[in-house]
Amino acid sequence: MTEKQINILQAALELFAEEGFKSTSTSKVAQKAGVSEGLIFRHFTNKEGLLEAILKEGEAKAKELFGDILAESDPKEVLRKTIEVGLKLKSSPDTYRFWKLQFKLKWELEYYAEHKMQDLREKLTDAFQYLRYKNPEMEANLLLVILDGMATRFLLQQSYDLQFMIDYLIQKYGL
Amino acid sequence: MTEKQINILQAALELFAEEGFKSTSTSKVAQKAGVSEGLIFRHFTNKEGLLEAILKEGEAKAKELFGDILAESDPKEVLRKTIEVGLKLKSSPDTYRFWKLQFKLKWELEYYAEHKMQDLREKLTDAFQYLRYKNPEMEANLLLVILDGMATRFLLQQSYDLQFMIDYLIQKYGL
DNA sequence: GATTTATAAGTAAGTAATCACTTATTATTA
DNA sequence: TAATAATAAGTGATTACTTACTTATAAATC
Repeated sequence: MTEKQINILQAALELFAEEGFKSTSTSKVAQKAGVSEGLIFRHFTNKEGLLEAILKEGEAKAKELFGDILAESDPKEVLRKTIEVGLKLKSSPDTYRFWKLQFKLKWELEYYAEHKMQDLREKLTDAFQYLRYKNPEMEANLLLVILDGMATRFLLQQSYDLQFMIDYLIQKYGL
Repeated sequence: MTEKQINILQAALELFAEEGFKSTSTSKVAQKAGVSEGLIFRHFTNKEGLLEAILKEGEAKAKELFGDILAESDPKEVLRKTIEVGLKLKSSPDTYRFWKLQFKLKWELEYYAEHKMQDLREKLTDAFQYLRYKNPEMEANLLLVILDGMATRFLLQQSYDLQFMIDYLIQKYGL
């Protein structure tokens, strides 16, 4: 990948995450990246191709985020790591941008990628089962709903005290 | 309000909720409403004015949604009604559209209207306090996070079994 | 190792279509 | 008949994308 290609991806990530995909023009991306507009189409075919390239690059981030949880064997640790997963949004500006983009796209393109959460859902169900919860499936679903709500809150309002809520949940779940 | 004015508002609500505010053109609204494009600007000044008119009309819906909870005195009923509030999204197609638009705007325009939830947050805090929860404020915040997550899920995936989760929560909270 | 050949990277200046919005004019109603 | 409602036909700006072309890098040939 050339330097200008990287510049385009970086500029597009920043703009898409801030202004939204549809609302960001290719000319603006080119301007921010310091390249001609045509180059975007040379490398990524069209605007959608540019988005896909960003999402593909970011999948490594997503797997890094959840891989650690799925590899964990101790059920209590599974729950603790899941609850704490939101903290990783803070790990780098680009990670934050990537997840902000993901959440924005969820609404902008209206898709709910249920299958992507399926592995985690099953892992959580197993953990709750092991810990003798009466309804492990529903507890797993509930925890995922809580995570989604917390992430939404934090991504839209950076001043939100994520750590505070996480600590409370860890205590509440007895971890 | 003339009939054509109503038609414009209705068409705009449907399109904004489905396609998003920025992504919906005024010409498309006019076409769907069966009026000339210029009429939109005569009645609502600009595209933003049209959005504001929709949101203003919808505020009655919002107050209807929460007013019943705020008027409740029994703390257990406060919690039960809060948890069940999501069911009202199903009450009419326009109510559903209005809330879908609200959630979309939250991401499209990036605002988190914390103050609008303040009354409910306090009501919930009082309810949890009365029920001797150790940390009523955090329990209120957690429940709001859960509500947001559930609403998100349902609005993006209409097949989601909202009733099932609501029943589970009511049982979990002992209501 | 110099020279030609081929490919990839990059740009400037277009394209038609669409955007939010305006103006001039006509129809409707009080 | 005066005001309001409504339309048709515009406006310049911006959209995603294309075209025609140049420059840089690498491969192949002499």
